[in-house]
Amino acid sequence: MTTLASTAAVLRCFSATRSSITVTEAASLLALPKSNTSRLLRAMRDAGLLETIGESKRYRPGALLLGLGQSFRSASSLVNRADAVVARLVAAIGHTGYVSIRDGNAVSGVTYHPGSNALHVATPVGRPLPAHSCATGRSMLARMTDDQVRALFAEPWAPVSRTAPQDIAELLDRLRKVRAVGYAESHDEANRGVGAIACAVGAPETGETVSLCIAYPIATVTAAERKDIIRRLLAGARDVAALVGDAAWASQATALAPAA
Amino acid sequence: MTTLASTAAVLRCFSATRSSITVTEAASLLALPKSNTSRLLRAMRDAGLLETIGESKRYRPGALLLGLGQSFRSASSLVNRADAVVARLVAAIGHTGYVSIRDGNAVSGVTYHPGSNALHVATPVGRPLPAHSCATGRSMLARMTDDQVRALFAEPWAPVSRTAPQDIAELLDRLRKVRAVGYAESHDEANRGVGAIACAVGAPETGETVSLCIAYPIATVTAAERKDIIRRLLAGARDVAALVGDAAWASQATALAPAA
DNA sequence: CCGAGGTGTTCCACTTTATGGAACTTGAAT
DNA sequence: ATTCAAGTTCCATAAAGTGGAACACCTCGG
Repeated sequence: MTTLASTAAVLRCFSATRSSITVTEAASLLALPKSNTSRLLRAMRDAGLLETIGESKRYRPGALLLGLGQSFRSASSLVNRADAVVARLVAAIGHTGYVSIRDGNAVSGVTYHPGSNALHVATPVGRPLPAHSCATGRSMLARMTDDQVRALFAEPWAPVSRTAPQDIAELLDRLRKVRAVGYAESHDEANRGVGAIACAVGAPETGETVSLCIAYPIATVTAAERKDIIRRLLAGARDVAALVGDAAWASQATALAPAA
Repeated sequence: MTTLASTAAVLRCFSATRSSITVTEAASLLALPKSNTSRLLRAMRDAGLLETIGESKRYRPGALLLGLGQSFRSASSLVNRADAVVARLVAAIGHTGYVSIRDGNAVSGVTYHPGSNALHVATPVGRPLPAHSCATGRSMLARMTDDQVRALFAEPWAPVSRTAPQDIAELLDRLRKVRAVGYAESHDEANRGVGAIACAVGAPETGETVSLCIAYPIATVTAAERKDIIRRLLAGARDVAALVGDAAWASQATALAPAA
């Protein structure tokens, strides 16, 4: 285990449910001796990757890492524009929205806008979600070829719920539908009780792809409201696509325009 | 230079104006041989810290880091972050510091750090001051539009001192200067005999705005010391802004130094 | 007041990894 | 085809990281 691999492993320990970590916790999670873990965490803190909370005992991600996401956001016009659109949609709709990116077969959020409704999806995708079982993931997978998706999910997976894709065949089938309608939808899958609509947009110049997503509590959203979310999200995604020059949306612009 | 230090140094290369990096750029910025830099970036990519853009040439931060930044930005509040910075400044400078919030046309302190100098400002926390006649107030007012400020101060006020703004026109004029230099300053206004420097930072996601302030006895502070306070306060405000994603400060380069 | 059980740190011989100069490959422009 | 810069690989040397065990430091409860 190189220092770099251990460092990344430590960072992967953090999640929405674990915002700080101790030497013993990390040693247990990484299956490393306490001595190494102690030195590793201290070295990471000295390097600015982590910071200690009180005097010294618990570690959490440091300013360097927290600032990185922010500076990337303002440097990437795609994320920036997508975020602006999501912010506008959230203000209009009241449900939670976020912008996500894919890393291998997982997706994680990069910006987040809590909804204004009393009941809204609170915890964003702080922890990476499996790309096959969330709307954001499938919206981005739909931009790849079937062969690429097969390569990404060579191993079978345990279904996360009854409504989630059970195997690669069902996933590919659902991706075909995503390509046809322009958006991906999840219903009570990786996030239980949560429904989500997502559209993916790519910037040809930088090779980035992001997903714009609106997530809502299934119980409170009517069919009409769902249609409205889809309409607004498609329009927003088209706006972003036009700004960054995403050919996929330009060619489908008219076909995707819903009648109502 | 340990691997960890090099890793952190690479991450520090990324900023609002540099969202991706090449081997040669990194080698030049870090003053490392190309051979090491080549291996380092590749190792960081293999660990998931970076990702390559096309086939292989430019590197950018990976989803692991961007996701971490996002899910922890809101984990610690704006006030806590600002308070930590003020505490650090107070320890370094010796003068009193506090974090304030605005409520309508008044501001009040929410945290307070007494200076270590024998003669220091001891303003009670919680006592509201008129926003037009203190540095904290004007630093936050400067983030609003002139129309919003006019609406807030529709009624004329009795000047609190000869150096304080006498009317709305003078206030707006001084707010313009605050916007230009990035900090607000008061001199013998609502608090007699006291000078203060303040910077305001806002969290876009929650809409909060706070002001970081250093207050000192006018009689004991030299011009050089005042300049030093301004320099440190601006740097501290920039750090907080980078953490919470305040776009107003993003245009200026951020020095996220490791814990020294 | 003392000891048990937990966490975290330090020590040290040993092993793996990183280092950097030079040679080599690649790619694109001329 | 030639050139130049970017990027990678090679290899002996130097510098890290490694892990077991001993040690330090807590907090409880007897």
